Amino acid sequence: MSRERTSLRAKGRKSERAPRHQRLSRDEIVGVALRLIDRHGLEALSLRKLASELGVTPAAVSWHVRSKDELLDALVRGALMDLDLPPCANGSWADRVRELHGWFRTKLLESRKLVFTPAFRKVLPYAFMEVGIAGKNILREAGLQGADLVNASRALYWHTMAFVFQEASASHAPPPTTTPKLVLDGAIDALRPEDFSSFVETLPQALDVDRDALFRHSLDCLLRGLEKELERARRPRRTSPARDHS
Amino acid sequence: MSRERTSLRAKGRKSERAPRHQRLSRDEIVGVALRLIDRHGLEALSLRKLASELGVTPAAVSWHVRSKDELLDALVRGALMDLDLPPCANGSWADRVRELHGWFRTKLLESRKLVFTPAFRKVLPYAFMEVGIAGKNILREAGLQGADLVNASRALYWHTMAFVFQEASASHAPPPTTTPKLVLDGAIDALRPEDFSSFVETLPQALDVDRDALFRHSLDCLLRGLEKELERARRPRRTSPARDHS
DNA sequence: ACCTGAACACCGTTCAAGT
DNA sequence: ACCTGAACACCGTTCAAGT
Repeated sequence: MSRERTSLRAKGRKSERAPRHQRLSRDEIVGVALRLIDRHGLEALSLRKLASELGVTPAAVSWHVRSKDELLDALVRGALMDLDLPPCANGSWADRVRELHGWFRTKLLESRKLVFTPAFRKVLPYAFMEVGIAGKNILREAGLQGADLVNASRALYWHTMAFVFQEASASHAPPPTTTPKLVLDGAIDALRPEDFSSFVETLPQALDVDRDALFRHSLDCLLRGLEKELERARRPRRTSPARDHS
Repeated sequence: MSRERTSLRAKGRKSERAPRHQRLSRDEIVGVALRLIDRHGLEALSLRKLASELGVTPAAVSWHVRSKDELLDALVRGALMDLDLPPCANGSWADRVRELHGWFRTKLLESRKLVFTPAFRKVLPYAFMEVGIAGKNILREAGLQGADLVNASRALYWHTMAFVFQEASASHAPPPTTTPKLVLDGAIDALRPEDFSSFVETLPQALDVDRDALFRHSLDCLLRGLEKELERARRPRRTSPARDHS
């Protein structure tokens, strides 16, 4: 989209490519691609720019990676696979879940630029199975089993995963000044008058959310809910009212 | 990516464009674009294909929409704006939240093909403010206020929003047969042996999740957690240990 | 085996020229 | 005001030819 029409490359030089010292390698391609994405964003990455950055012909990188899709796959796989889980062996089950998923979230956020890539979606179900399993183990030790266990661990996993998607989305969103005024106007028009005060109260916060705190709070909510479920699970047949001892 | 090299268009005909009956309009462009996306997916949409489907020159559609970005903006805005909230005025506060967010989720899922679009991320913060406000009102009536209210309503909003992102991601994921065997092998290698049984137990379910049920369950967890918070909020100064009645 | 040069089909966007 | 024809700069991919 929105292509610049400046061609600031024809600057008198005739040799465009930087001279190469070594043979081209797949690893070098992946590394430079990551650097370019980090600098100019994912959508600015093209095989041709990548090739010229590598000092090489487009066909040369096509020889090493079969297609652009395959390149993206390699990038994502390099970022997501072969991660070591934190030990998280001490503390209450809730603390262990908190530690596990806090780690999980930061790992995902490290490759936030790749999140909306088809390659990311493809690798995801397998890349973090370990996290799902570790969470399940914690919940099982806490006392859940059967369908409750499956549901709870799935809810946890989805919560973090989904949260990161949302975060990656929000961090790509443009600041309110660049966003078309029309959109905001439409939203305001749609508001019922009695909601307007609530709206202006919300707006400044909406644009500047402490996402770390929000994540912790939201996860805590979920954990409190699970705790209730656990209480039920631990006392299967007793119908006496629940009671907390400090 | 992965461009087909067949050119099945040069079929002997010389006139490629269908004859036009009317003047071109912005609405017609948007409509046909939506149809094309629905049929062939978002990434297959190009202004040139769109133009030829409209029976018109690429420059013609460029005259009506300034750029491809603007076209996507229009698509998203058409899908997300001007939605009527459900009344959800009866039942407990939890039920009302459930109804509101169930509606919210289905609305979002209706445009799941646009979810990973920059345009979607741009419009989102404003498009569904009403939902955020409605949820906040429900929670306020339930008894929350101040920072607790802000946190709780935000956690709810993010939960649904994020869930849909996750769903849209999962529904784009390819079936396990097309996914490269390498990925799965890597995942299996990374597993510790004691996790393997847990893994094979999880795998079939992971590929076929009842997302509706999962959403309900996950939302219920969150609501149970909020309920605990509410109980605390309703009995502000008492420091006696918490006690559940029934 | 690895890379170049050149080509192909496609893309978004612009712009003078027609009506 | 609305649209065409033609061009421009860019893209991913292929392929014969070189080394």
